[in-house]
Amino acid sequence: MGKHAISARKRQKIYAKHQSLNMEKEYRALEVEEKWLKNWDERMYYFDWNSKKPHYIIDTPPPYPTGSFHIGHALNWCIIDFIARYKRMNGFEVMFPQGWDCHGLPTEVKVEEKYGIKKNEVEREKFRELCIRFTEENIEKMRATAKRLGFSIDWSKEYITMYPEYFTKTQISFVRMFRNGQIYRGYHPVIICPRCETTIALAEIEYRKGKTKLNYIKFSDDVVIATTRPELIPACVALAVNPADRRYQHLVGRSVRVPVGGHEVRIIADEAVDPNFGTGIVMVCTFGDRQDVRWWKKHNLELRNIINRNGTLNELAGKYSGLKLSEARNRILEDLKAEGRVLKQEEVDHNVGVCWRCKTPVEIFPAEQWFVKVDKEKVIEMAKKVKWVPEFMFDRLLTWVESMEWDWVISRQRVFATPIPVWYCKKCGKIMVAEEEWLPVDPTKQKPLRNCECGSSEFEGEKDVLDTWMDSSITPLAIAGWPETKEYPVSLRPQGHDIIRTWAFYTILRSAALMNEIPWKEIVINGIVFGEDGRKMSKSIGNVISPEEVVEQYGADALRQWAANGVIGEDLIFSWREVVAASRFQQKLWSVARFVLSHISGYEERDEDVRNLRTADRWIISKLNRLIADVRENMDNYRFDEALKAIRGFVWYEFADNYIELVKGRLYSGKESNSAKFTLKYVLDRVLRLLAPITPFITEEIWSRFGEGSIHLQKYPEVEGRFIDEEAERAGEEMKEILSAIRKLKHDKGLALNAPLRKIIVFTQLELDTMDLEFATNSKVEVTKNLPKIKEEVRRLKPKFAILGPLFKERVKDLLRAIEGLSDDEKLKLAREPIIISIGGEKVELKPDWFDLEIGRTVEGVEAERIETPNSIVFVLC
RNA sequence: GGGCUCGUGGUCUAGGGGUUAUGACACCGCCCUUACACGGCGGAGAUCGCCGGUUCGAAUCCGGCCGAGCCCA
Repeated sequence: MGKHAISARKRQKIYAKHQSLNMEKEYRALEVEEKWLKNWDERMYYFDWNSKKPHYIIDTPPPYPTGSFHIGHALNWCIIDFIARYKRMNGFEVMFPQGWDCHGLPTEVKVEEKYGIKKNEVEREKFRELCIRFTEENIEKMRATAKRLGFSIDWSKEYITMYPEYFTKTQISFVRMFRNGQIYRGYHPVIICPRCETTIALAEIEYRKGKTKLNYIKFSDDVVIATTRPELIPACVALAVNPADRRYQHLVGRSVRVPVGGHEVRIIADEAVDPNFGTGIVMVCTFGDRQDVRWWKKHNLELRNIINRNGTLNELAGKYSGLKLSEARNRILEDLKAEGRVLKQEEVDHNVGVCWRCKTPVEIFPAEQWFVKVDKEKVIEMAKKVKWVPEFMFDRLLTWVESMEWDWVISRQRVFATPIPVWYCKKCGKIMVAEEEWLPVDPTKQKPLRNCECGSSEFEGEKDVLDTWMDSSITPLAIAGWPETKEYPVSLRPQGHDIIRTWAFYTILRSAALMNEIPWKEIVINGIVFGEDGRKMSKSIGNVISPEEVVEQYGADALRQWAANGVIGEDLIFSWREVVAASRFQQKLWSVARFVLSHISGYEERDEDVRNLRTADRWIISKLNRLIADVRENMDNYRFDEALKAIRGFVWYEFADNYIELVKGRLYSGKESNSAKFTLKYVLDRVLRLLAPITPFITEEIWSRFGEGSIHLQKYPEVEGRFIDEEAERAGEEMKEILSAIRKLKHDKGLALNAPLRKIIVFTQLELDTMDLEFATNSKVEVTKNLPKIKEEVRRLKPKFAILGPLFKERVKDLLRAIEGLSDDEKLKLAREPIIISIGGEKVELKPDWFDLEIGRTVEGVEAERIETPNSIVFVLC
């Protein structure tokens, strides 16, 4: 190192000083944000189990790693980050983990596309590896976006569900729930997607509106049914009519031959049959829809399953065996037509359930599956103990749980998922569930560590895997360290309302089953984000906005302010103009800081400054303390919109527009300037800390120029009661009103705002600060508790002939003469109230609004304007 | 068809028994006044979806209707 070189530290110091003295005029959000992203030590957000501070643990949603962290995520994470930062500044040890919910069909499909393979064409292990690699790349991309947005995530607590550390927990949860009898294997109709060839849960079905043909089919001369699914006639196990339907009462109990199947079925009565649909006779088959399943159970009907998992028909369908459902539909209709059994076909609207992933219509298929028992009462009881924000979101869960008919199917015929830790004995067929110590395990690759009770060591490993929700429904447990739980329930679950019936529901269910406890004390639900056109964002509509494109133009703080703008629980429309307004506020804040810092450089706080505070100082500090109370209340209630609005309003319209204008005189002149400097510093300090959770970058940047350490390690401002001063508030408010009235007057008179006026006399009982008012108005100001002597005269009294004419007709001339003869005092009286005069001996009442009146005032012998403000009368001598 | 939510200036939005009904953007004047023209000052703009009811008083509560959205069948 040469002798002219200076140390990096010293250079930084010089640079820092230079910066604080020379803040650029324009706030460059992008540069500042990039800088802090580089300089921040993310360890300041690490959660420490051993910390003595009260813990605040957030069960954050693990996104599905699609590769893009979209704007909906951004909204959700902004809200989480506001809460996390706010809690941290309030003395909590906050855990803000980041998880990734990796398993599932979408990735399998993507990987198949990417490599041009089918999952069954390669070894399971190989395919799984491709999925893992693909997922890791996607996670990396999403992490980058999350970091860019400035979230205070504790990356040391990241969890990835596809890794053994996590899915071991999923498997343990399976084993425990099995041992408790909360998981069972059973033969039951489940929903399958014939294309994906897997079971899917009710929550994975989407509904599509469409048209289909309702076919009237004659079973016998007096029995005609109507069905939209003629291909399922071979699966018919009964016919049903409504018991109240007079037309068919005689049929109940009879049997009838099914046309294409040839078998006989009974005719039953059930209230659920709609007599007005079709013929009023409905075919019950196993299974066309969920109503069929209900009837099948209720009436104990036979099972005739005619389809295979891949959507083709089996031997039970006789000559239609091997055909796809759609082919079978045509063939069966042809055959029925040939027999003259199709009496009528009409077009009807219907909703068809489709696979949420590939949009193939789903089918119902009875099979051996794994189920989680749904204890509805227990879930509801637990959910009631959780605090829901907003409250009405609880109703959504309640109605969903109450309407549930089936247990939760958790087995999936897929590859990329947590293996079900189970084997079947090849000899006796008994189920062998893994011991906890054996986990993690993949039963397709490993054998159980002991023999079957029957002595056999030959096993068939379970090929089915677990529903992804089995992974993600234990996130609060996983972050709490389960099975060695450190603390439970956790503090908060923040999530969107679109997944109340899935993620929230499953989590409560599993927490009840595994811990007999609620998962979190509180759940905060955010809305979903719509495009600028008010419609859901979708690639096909083309209204998608990515967080990246917003950040590239306006920075993360601006996007975060947009997110803060939403009311919690309500859907939010993305809006560029909100983002622009947010970035303007940042510029304003920057300018304010620039002003404040330039005036307080070198200023050292002293006790006497507080004692010497003047009216305007005490006013703004009192208002600020009220703001702090208000913001705290809103932050506590997750009303970030109200909090931010209040801060912005204060900074812009109270502090900048009025307070700063009022004290410029003191600052420029140096007279009484320390009280103003104390106040500027006090206010800026509090404002920055109030804003820090919402806009972490700009607040850190300004803080770094006058505070110690990171702003994110500071305390959230607290109300200082000693500074709440109603008297000063009234007086300060009045000064603001007077200032504003003077501005308006100058504006109306076409004067420049800094034009001097001869004198301003303020008649008020309040203690106003003449010094500040004089500078701000650039005029001599006198404040008096006694009404000044005013001379008033009516300068103009112009009759409105449009009114007087019709009233007085030919006597108008006499009237005018009488008016001219009025004394000055009489004219003044007329300006305020009706007066009575006499015209030709007749008494006439004159009303003020019959005239255009102009009153001139002179105070101290000079022309004066009179302005009323809320608590004063202001006379302006021009 | 069911549950929930929403309908407030041109646009978006806060409020949820008594307010001159909030704010933002857009708009119209005037102003480059030494923090800020991404600014300042001033202005115009809303019978709070429609119809009933409760009340001294309703944008706010209740009922009905119309419209929109989300979730579900």
